[in-house]
Amino acid sequence: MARSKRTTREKLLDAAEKLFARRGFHGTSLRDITGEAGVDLALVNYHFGGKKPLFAEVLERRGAVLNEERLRRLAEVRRSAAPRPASTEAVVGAFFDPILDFLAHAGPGWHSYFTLLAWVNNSPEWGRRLMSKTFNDTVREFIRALMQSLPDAAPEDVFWGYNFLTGALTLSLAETGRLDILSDGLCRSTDVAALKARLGPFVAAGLKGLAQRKALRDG
Amino acid sequence: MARSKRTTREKLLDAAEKLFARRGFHGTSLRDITGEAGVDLALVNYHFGGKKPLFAEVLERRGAVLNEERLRRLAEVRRSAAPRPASTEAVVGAFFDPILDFLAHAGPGWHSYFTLLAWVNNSPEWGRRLMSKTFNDTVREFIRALMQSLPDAAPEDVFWGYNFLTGALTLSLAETGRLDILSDGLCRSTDVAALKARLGPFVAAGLKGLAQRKALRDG
DNA sequence: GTATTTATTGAACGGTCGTTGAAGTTTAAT
DNA sequence: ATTAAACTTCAACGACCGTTCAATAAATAC
Repeated sequence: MARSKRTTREKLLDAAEKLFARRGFHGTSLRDITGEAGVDLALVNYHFGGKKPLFAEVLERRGAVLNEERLRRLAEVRRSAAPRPASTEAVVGAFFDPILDFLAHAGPGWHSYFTLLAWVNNSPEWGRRLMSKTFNDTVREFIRALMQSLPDAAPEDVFWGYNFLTGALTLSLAETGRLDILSDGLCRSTDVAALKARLGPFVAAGLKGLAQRKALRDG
Repeated sequence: MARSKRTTREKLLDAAEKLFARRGFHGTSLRDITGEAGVDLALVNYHFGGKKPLFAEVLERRGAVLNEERLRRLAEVRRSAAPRPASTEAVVGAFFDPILDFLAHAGPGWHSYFTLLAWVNNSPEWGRRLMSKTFNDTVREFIRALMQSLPDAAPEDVFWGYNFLTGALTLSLAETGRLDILSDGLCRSTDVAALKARLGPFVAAGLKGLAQRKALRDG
């Protein structure tokens, strides 16, 4: 029964991922989800124990995969830079590229997942705690790498810089379509290649600017 | 009766602003709002015609004030730099500082409002259209000023840069508390002064980095 | 093949949702 | 003071919410 069990669970997770990303937690009903998944309403509570645990499972399912890939790339850029610390550009690349590559080459599930991540990250609700639980260990490792790449920066500047970095990332992942409107169609929110070409340079330059601000202040 | 009418309307707008910011549109009921405001449930439909129109009014009420202050400061920095274009730092300052100053010195209503703005900006829901309607004219003016301050930058780079800029801002306004956790208390999400000291330099450096990338590519 | 666990179904529960309309109250105009 | 308009109250509507449970079906173990 392991096969059919997995299938129903996955149907529910996929449908929930898609709809939660589109309309948020409170805006999506279990009937929406089970309808989209084509399974009975009661199966959500049977397999997950409720709406919130389902949401948590959606968030964590791909989180482990993303963390693994990020840490793999971080180790890679560290190895090729050794014995010097990896450059700021390389570290932010290791942070962004897994997401952007999944977006460009993996299935639509990843797309919904990142939209959902953007939603949860900027919402003041309980779901944020799940995000911290899933991602903080990996994020701390990246912040450490950023500090090593910016020896002149104050730790506070790197923490704040990470905050700006993830803000720029999550708004881009949300694909609000405002970019399209403001640029009269010149740029497209969904253009992953354009995003990939610019997000890294912007953030790396911003971090270095913060570090320089500190160095200037110290004289 | 104009007096008492205004009072009830404002009570409702203030309560809605606070609760929408905290729990989002779908997570807040009209009974929550009218309870917080201390008025009868039916008054929402009497004064605003429904839940969505109430939400729209909350979003637009302070939007006009913010736009006015932003354009005022933009004109100011342009005037003091004339006949040269205003610097990138000055333009992003004119964009950020009204928010940060309102946050630091105006009432708690503004605080809720910006949290709500952060929520709406990153959500894929219908509310985003209201944001575009309220802010796009002002934003276009700022993008124009950014382009003038960065004559070497491609327009696409400035549009994408604005996207990153507003992402960094909105995540900071959301005050998710993740900064506090990641930094073990060294930094605080609610520290407006620390944010103000860093957001401008980060973004200005990022924009210049994007422009430089373009210049380098052109040789 | 029988027993046992695992999975699915369908109906229903109490509760809350946004909205409405009729009745009542307060304020403004004449 | 009387009429008209604006505002408030109260009760209720139908719809939808997440969750539960006894039943049935399917898959596995013995």
